[in-house]
Amino acid sequence: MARLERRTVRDVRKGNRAMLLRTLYFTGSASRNDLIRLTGLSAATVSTMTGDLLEESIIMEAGQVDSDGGRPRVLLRVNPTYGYAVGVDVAETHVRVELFDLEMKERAKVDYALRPARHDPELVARHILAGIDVVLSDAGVTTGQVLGVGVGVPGIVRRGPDFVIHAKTFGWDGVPFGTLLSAGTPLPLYVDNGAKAMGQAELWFGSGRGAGNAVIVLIGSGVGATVVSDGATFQGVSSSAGEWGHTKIIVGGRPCRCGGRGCLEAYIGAEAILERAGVSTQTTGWQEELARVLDSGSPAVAETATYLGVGLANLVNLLNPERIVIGGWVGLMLGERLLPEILQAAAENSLAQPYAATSIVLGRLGPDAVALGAATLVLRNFLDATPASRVTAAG
Amino acid sequence: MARLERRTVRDVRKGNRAMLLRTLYFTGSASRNDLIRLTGLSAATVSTMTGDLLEESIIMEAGQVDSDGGRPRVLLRVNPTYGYAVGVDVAETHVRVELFDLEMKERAKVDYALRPARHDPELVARHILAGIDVVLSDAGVTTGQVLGVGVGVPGIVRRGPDFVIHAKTFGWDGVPFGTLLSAGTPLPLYVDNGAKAMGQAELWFGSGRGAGNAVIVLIGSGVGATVVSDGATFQGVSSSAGEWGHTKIIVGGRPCRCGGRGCLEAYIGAEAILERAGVSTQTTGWQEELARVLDSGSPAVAETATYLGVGLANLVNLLNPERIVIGGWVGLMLGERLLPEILQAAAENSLAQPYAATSIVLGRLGPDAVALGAATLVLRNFLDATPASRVTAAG
DNA sequence: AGAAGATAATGTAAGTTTCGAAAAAAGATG
DNA sequence: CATCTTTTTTCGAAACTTACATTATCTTCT
Repeated sequence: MARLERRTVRDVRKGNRAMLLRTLYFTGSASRNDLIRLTGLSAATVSTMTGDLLEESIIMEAGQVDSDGGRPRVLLRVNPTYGYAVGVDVAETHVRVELFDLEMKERAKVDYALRPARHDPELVARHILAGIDVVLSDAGVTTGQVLGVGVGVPGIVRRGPDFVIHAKTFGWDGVPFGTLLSAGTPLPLYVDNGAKAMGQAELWFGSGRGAGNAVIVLIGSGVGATVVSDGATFQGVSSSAGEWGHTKIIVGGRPCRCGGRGCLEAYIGAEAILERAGVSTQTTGWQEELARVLDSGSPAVAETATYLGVGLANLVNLLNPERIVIGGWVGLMLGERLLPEILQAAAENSLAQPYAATSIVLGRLGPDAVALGAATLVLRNFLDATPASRVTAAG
Repeated sequence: MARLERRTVRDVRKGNRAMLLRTLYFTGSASRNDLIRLTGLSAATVSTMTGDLLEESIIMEAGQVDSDGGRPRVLLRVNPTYGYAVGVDVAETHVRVELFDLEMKERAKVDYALRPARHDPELVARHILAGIDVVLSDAGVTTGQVLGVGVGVPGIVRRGPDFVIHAKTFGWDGVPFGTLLSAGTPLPLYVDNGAKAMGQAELWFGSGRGAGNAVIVLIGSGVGATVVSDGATFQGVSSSAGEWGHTKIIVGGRPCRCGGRGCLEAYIGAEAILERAGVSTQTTGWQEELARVLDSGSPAVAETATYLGVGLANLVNLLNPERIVIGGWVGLMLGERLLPEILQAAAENSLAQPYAATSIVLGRLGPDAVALGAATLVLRNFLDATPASRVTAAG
């Protein structure tokens, strides 16, 4: 008993407009005629709708295409400078603020280092607010042109106006981060878990493109997953769906930092791999260390491939996705070196029918796409819920 | 990039009508005024819409309610004999055909025993077709009054006009069961996995009522799960989502009949429990045998609770559901005796935040609800897609 | 008993929105 | 320059919901 929502005749317009805009965005450029075909709308509707969008300069003309004996098609595209999106990556060691145009091209960027112990919410918020000012002035963009600010943070984010955050690694427990930020900026805010934001980016601009039924798996120090069904990400009742890393794959197995035992994360998370290979995790430079371990041929490496394969197999069986994308810096390192072994383990541990329906691929965006993912939250909102409210002239 | 569908102004009507009908169905009875409140539609819309539905006798008046000083409200309800639904349970030992009215009250029922080796698709189809005739004539219902036939089968069913079935236990591999049946009856067909159908029933009429975000877990000889997000069941790209039983909980653990090792089913499936308790599975009467084992205090019993708890915890972490319903004959037996232990194991193996958001309860419909679930498939279609096509008077 | 008041349900006119068909626009071709 | 072809816009019709006004039906007060 869900989706019980009254529909009025204006929702039709809103929905069709969003669909048209989305189609045009992901097609790149298309003529009105193409849009008729792509959207299924009538010529009249496409004409009036594109007319509106042109007038609002949300879209623009992009040249003509020569025709064979008729009126040439005028190509249309989304105006990449109609608006901008700010994407923020809040990580353990830094706060990064980036400005993107609508094509998700980076226009400006600024980094603030965080010292290990300094994760006060207020400090982070100050960095973000300062960063917004910096990237805007660097790129010569005014606040009015910014469609919103997306922020990716570690931890669980509860949706709502306050965006309450629980982030163990930061020592944040119930921080109303949205409230904190909105005190300093009038821009619309979108806060989500960084891994989920990145999953969104991979889904829209990376290896997940075109899949309506996908799982994006992020492996770094922690391990998470974004489950997408019919184009919508699975949120769960308290917005914490996707905690894949604490799936138990060996009851009573290795202790995990979550306090449990046998979690997937305790086998394939960055620290876990190093520890199992007998390398100290006290040093800095895990990245190089991990690369060395993976290339060393330690028995722990082959095991890691198996564990990851098992974890993926569990997803294949339960969710039967069209595609699984492996991302995160550890995920990418593992995938580059061990993809055949991982696939074999996944195949051996899943049912033949769903396995055959799933393609397991590596992420394409690299491990630094959190800010892009965060900006994608803004983009999503823009594409779904673009105003469509024309001001009615009075008198 | 999904749900790209053109909407026209008629879809508004269709959607609102479906919503109103659904609301009325699950409310039981309501006045037009109540419906205004419940649906959010305007008085006029509710008035015309109920007028249509009354004329088509899909709904009916159900008395008045005295008011305190005004025109009394006329109560409306769905007409339970507007149409009927046939539900079929195809199991290893029998084919059961039941007839339900729209209130899902059983009106007639017939059973056909299947001999262990006799699972030819043709035979099963003949039983079903014969059964439909029997229940219809027993209840005095004509074919024209039947809205459809829902069939629950073991195995994986691929959606589509043919309803191709892969059922290992039956030796069916790619049987186009829908084609087989539709050759013998003009009624609309809905075929799905029996466990999923039952999950649907539990969701609508059992312990899952009202939850938009739920997982229904079925434990019998096999183990499966129905994942529901926002009221829609998770199908997966090839309709085989929900194979929870072959989730690996102990890498390299007990061998499972699927050929893998360490599957959940190899620990909490009926045979698995008996085997681990040292009881032969060759005998008949597993049900009594299992009850005896569970009451015996064998160490295998406590372990079973733990394994089930771990399995549930994995679901809690990954999907963050509002509710988990435990069903299936083994699930119910376990739940009745060991629910506290199961809950404790689930709590210990899941993250605190999502666990707190989930309530884990026992199914309410008993283990024989597959036919009801199958009929629910018909009901769902009726509520979503009721005709709404008025014949336009000509000239 | 009759009038007044209150609540429920139904018409009516207005405002959106999409659609099909016809008209207009814009270049290619001979 | 006239004709053809293809794209795009315009126009009237049909379908819906909504707000407002009207009718229906029961209770209560005088």
